[in-house]
Amino acid sequence: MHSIDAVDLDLLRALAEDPGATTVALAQRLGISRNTVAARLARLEDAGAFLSFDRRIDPAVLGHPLLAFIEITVHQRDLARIVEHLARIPEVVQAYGHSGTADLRVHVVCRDTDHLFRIDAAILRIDGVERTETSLAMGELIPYRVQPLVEKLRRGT
Amino acid sequence: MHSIDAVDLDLLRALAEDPGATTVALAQRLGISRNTVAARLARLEDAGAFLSFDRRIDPAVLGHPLLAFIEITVHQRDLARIVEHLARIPEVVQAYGHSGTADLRVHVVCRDTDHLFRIDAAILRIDGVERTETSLAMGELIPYRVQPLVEKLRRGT
DNA sequence: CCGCCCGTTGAGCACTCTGCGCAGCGCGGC
DNA sequence: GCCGCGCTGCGCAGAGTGCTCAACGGGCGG
Repeated sequence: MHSIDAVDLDLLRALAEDPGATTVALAQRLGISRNTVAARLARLEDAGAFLSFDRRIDPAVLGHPLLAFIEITVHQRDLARIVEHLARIPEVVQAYGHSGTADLRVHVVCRDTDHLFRIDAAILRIDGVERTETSLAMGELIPYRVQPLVEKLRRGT
Repeated sequence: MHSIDAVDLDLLRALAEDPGATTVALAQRLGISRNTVAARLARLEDAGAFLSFDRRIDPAVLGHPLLAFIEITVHQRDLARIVEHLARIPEVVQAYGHSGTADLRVHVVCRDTDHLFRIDAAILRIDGVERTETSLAMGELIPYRVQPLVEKLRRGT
């Protein structure tokens, strides 16, 4: 098992700055050979370091600018079936199992509050769902980022 | 202002299937000219359709497999300063303003529960933070996805 | 201490892809 | 009917890719 080293971290950092960068560009930026860059990239790739491209697609551009978090309380034993039903709702972009009072936390994107209301209703219609608690995200105060973490690891390595 | 059309949606779909695909590959897959692909891609790009590359980096590979949601209640007027402080914690990967009882929802990645505990403590130390409520994500039941939404729009267009 | 293994390196090769400009064409708006 | 725009195919020079190769160096076990 190979673990992430300083070179990998530098690579991730460079990639974050310019996701479209070519192998050669990355190589000369980091001062290493392009063969090495390709090798590292491949290694990261099949270590599963890169998540789906979907994560980079902005739902706002798709006409769904609103994000809501819905906590769902369910009959525990029906969990699998319920998740299956949730997966059929296109506006459900993500779902987590959840410690605490609720059992499920669902991330939902929508056109407007009315749309959200209808999605919530759809979720409530799923058999086994007991109650939902919706909260609206009012602006992404810190946009998703991993770089500070990368920097920290980089310094620590 | 151009809005997203069927070609763009197909492009996003193809891209999701193979994020590394070349312009030519995408072109022949969609049966359009490579010039068009390049043009569309550029247009999507500066329409802001693509979010930061960070979103594709798996924190788990960075040694932070745990994800937690922390709801924070704050003195409203101190919000900006508090967010600034939160931004200095590398493990804070994202933060939303929040409707409902809490004012802030923070997404945090960590090595283990002990690590989480220390991060929570750090947040509580920030001046103006009144209380926090942490819940742990127990598995990503539906991994982040936009494709179903893309498909839906595609059919509707 | 020696030899082996592994990752890195630079070089070289054929091939593909890119970025660009260009002219033609179909379609909707005026 | 005319204009403008976006799509298209073409072609070019230049850059990048995937691959292989031999050489080098550090780390490790024998």
